[in-house]
Amino acid sequence: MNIKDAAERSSLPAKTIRYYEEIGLVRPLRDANGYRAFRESDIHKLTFLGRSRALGFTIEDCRVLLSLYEDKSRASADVKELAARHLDQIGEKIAALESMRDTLTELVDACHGDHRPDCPILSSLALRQTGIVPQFSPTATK
Amino acid sequence: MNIKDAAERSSLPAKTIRYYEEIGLVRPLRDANGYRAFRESDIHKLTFLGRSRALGFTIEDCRVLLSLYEDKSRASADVKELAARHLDQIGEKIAALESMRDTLTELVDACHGDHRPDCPILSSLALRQTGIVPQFSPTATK
DNA sequence: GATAGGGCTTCCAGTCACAGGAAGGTCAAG
DNA sequence: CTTGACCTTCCTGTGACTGGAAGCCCTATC
Repeated sequence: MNIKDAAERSSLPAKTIRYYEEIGLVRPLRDANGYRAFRESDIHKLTFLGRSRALGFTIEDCRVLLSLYEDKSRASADVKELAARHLDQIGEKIAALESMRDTLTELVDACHGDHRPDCPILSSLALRQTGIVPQFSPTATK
Repeated sequence: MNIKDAAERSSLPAKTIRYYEEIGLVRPLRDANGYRAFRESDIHKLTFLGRSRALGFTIEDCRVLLSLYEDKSRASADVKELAARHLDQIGEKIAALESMRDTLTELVDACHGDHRPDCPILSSLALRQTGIVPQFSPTATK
């Protein structure tokens, strides 16, 4: 199977597949003409990779996941630990984005958004203090 | 003021400040010896940039925000629109991450995580179908 | 005057996970 | 024999920096 079909079967761009070969994630055979020849097992691996990437695992995580997948004597605890760590990082990213969203939402809501130049968004960005002035207590409990 | 003090005052790494100059976001003066000489207005800009970046605006957004900030005849609507677009993108990122988190949480919870090789996380990544097998109805309502 | 240190400069490379594009070889159909 | 769809490799660019090398500047100390 040539790369185009492999791309279709695995739902990955051909460019990505070549890249994955370059960094040693897959090792397709080669035809006499130099074309890559993908086996079912290659397609399987590529699909696995695509799904891992879709869950946000880094390439290096994917490399480990793949080796765990192929190691029939793995301990599921190792997989779980890797996934749990990744889950933590996702949580941190979400928290950071939510914090941005909350601040930005306040600012956008406070901006009248008309032809006048006065703008709380810009004022806040230009402020010497951090963020928005607390509504009631500057020593709010955590 | 030299770059180290500018870095402290703006809470930005010196490297970042040099980078911002390179891409034309700030234009500090130069002393006779070639050292950058930061004015108060430069510090002000850098702080503005740091705060904008902390809210997740891209560098190009920051460039626009800065020019709006300096344009005393701007319309607040322009600022609001930029911020609202950014807010949308943050929302999309959060949604994507939450989707990952939900799937991963299910998988991690389903994995017993012991010495045995059997692992629902790997099984799911290796599956031909997408995601997790629905618990009760394969035609669940959206 | 020599030296040590800390700070400053520029320039180059690396990050992450690809995407775009150029130049050129291969293959099946007409 | 040509066309067009494939395929190949190689090089560059992305975003927003970070790290490091090589070398100049300035002040203080011996």
